[in-house]
Amino acid sequence: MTPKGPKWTRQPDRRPQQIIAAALDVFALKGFRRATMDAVARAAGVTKGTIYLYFSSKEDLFIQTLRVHVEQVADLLPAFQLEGEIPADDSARMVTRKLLDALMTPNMAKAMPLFVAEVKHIPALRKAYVEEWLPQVNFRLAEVFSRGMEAGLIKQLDPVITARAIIGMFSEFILTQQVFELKDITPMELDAIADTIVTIAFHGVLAAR
Amino acid sequence: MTPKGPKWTRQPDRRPQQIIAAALDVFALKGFRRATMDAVARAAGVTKGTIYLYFSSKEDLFIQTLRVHVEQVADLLPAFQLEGEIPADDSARMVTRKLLDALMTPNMAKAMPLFVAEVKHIPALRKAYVEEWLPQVNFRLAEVFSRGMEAGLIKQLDPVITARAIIGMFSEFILTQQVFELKDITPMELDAIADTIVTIAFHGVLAAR
Amino acid sequence: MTPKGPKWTRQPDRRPQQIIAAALDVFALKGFRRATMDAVARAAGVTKGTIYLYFSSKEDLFIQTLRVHVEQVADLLPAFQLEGEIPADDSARMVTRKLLDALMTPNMAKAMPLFVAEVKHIPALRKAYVEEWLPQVNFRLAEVFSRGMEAGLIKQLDPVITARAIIGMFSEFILTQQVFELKDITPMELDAIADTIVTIAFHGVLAAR
Amino acid sequence: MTPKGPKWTRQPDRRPQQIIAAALDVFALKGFRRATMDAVARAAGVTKGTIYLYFSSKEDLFIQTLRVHVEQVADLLPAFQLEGEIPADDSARMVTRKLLDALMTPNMAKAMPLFVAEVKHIPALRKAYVEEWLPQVNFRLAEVFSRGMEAGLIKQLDPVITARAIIGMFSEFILTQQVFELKDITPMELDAIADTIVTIAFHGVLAAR
DNA sequence: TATGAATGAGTCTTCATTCAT
DNA sequence: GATGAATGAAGACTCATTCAT
Repeated sequence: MTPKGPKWTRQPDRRPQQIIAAALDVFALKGFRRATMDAVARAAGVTKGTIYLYFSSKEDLFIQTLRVHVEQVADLLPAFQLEGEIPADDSARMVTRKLLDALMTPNMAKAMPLFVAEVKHIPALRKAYVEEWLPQVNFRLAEVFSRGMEAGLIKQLDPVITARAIIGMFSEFILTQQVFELKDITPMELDAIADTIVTIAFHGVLAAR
Repeated sequence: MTPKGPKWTRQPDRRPQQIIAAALDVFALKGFRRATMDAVARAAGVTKGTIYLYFSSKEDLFIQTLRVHVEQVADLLPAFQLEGEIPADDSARMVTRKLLDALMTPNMAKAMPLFVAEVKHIPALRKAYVEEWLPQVNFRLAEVFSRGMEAGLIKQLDPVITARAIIGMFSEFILTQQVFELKDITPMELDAIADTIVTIAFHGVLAAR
Repeated sequence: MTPKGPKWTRQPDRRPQQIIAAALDVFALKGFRRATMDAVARAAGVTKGTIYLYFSSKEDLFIQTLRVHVEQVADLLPAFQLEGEIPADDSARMVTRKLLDALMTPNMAKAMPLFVAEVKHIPALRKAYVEEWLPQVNFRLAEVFSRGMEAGLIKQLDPVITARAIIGMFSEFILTQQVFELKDITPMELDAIADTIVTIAFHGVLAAR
Repeated sequence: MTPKGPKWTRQPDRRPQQIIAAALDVFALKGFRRATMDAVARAAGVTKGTIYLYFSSKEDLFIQTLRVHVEQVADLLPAFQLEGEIPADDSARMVTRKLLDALMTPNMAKAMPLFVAEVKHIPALRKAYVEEWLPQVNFRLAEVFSRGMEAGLIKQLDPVITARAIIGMFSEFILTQQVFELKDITPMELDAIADTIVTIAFHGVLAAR
């Protein structure tokens, strides 16, 4: 009954994105090694051979898949004006909340454990981490703290270590709530998480004397 | 002292530990899926068939391997007297430093990414996390904070979220320094890490007014 | 002279030769099965689809490729006047030398092992050998010997076997020097080969009594 | 009804020969690239995996298969006392006839075209040819001629070229009669071939004046 | 006529698991 | 209990061929 259309259509421009989107889902669901190219192809609505027109190997597809989605997050960061002054509590809360919105997404929950799982086994991933991720996130935040220390606004600490400790608080919530799927077991409001992170980061847990 | 010893000796009691120790190394080096039973057998000094006398499958071996090593960490915690009072800065620094010593070990660096990588794909791992790790570590620390809040020593925050944020700082350093092998790229003294974590956790990054 | 020329031009007449010339190179370099239609297309400066406009399949292309180049050799033979009398030693040496020039060429070195390799698997090749090569070369040469025997110039032997034995001497040098690429390991002057072949063929290796 | 025996039996000693024998048949029937490991396994009565217990790859299996069968022939040569004097016609005929018996066998007909077809593409084959085959056959025979020349029994010619020309006569009959399957089209008695080869090799085709 | 994106069957190779010894 | 030969089910990747453009 379907009017006879072509069996397939050429879409050389869309194919890569289409395949990468499907790949993230399949890789996230199964993990890199468990995922099959057949499953990715099926999810992308193409055949296995088509994937190899655009990616040279399963590993290449994996790396590019993570790159695209990690870069989507990296592209967000400038919007948070990390270059500016240390903000006041209230505005820091808002920024943190927006950051959590951006980070605690399904795609991030998919990409992050894949990254952790494979970074030791796929050299290109570690290279990307060291050469791109680390400077863009950790070092950039450390720079903010550095300037704050010079201005006397921030305690004298190692800025890179400090930045990483702060990042650690974010990472933990992504990992546990999203990846380990604790959302149902320890439900948490994003507002409460943001509030806690900012309070600790700025003032620590100790009650004011 | 017999000139011709047997090729192998029966060691039914020691075999499981022997295999598990080898398994951690091989799994850590290769990841769960990449690791082969042959490689584990070779590392354990037995043959493939022998493993199946003690473990019903590769997954079973993996779960038991992680269980043993994760429990080794969990067993450490009581020694840190988390049940007690909120310690003063100096003694907190010492405890934190000792905790880092215990956590930033090769075995932890081996077990942690394996856990993160496979928790989504091996239900028994998530079960172990939710039923053992979460109560023993996150909830226990939350309990400490809870008591501190009641005593007016700690700010009024969600104790579970607070505990997890603090844990996040530890995790991040294990992941990055050990797993991502940043030790050479961003070398950090454990003392400096401990100092930073305690300072932030207790007082935050803001300079005293 | 138009500034924007078309990407391709219609050349239906030249295409087959163009493709066949490229095909010989690629098939020779890789062998029939290892050679890909993509590689042939690239070498011919067209695309894969175009080949199928002129050849119905890879096997068809292969058969036609060998046919053309084998015929090029067959076409040479009449020039050597095999129909004539048994020549004297000196003129036989010259003819043999010219024959070697014609046979120990790159194209012959390309076609011959392809033929040997695939004759068992591609019926059309064996058919071509039996129906064309054998009559044109082996039987024709046998005929020369036959006449020589009748004239009492040649020893009484089976003419077909005799012809094939002589052909075998030529083949061996093509195979070893060209195909097995022994040119550097056992370098041989074509003159010396011609001399040896003629001497053996006419007089044998035994020293005159 | 069959009394329940084991599904399979261990035969680690016989397996390699068993597989190699099957491999020669399958490779000869199909050619290296067309032959599948599945077909070899089936022919050997084992499963694919078993082949890989004994051979590291298809290419390795191929090389070892040719090596074994080629060596079977090489091992025959010493029996022909090539080291001795140049024999008289009659005894040369007998030796040649025996050599043809040894060379024009099914296994030789299987191995030879495989060798010719793949020597360009599998470096190990060319290495074996240059380092083993060439010295054992061509150079050894050249040595016989060399001594004959010194003794004045053989014409002054290049001994290596001479040896190769003689070998060429043998090869041609193996290739054409066996590989191209001309046995039915140009049937030849082995005695007649031996007679012709010896006559030409010793005395040439020209009738005695 | 020419293109080259897309197909999909085919193959080598790996490896967890079984089982004869 | 221990071995390791053998199994057999996958799975990554290739490539001749087709067909939408």
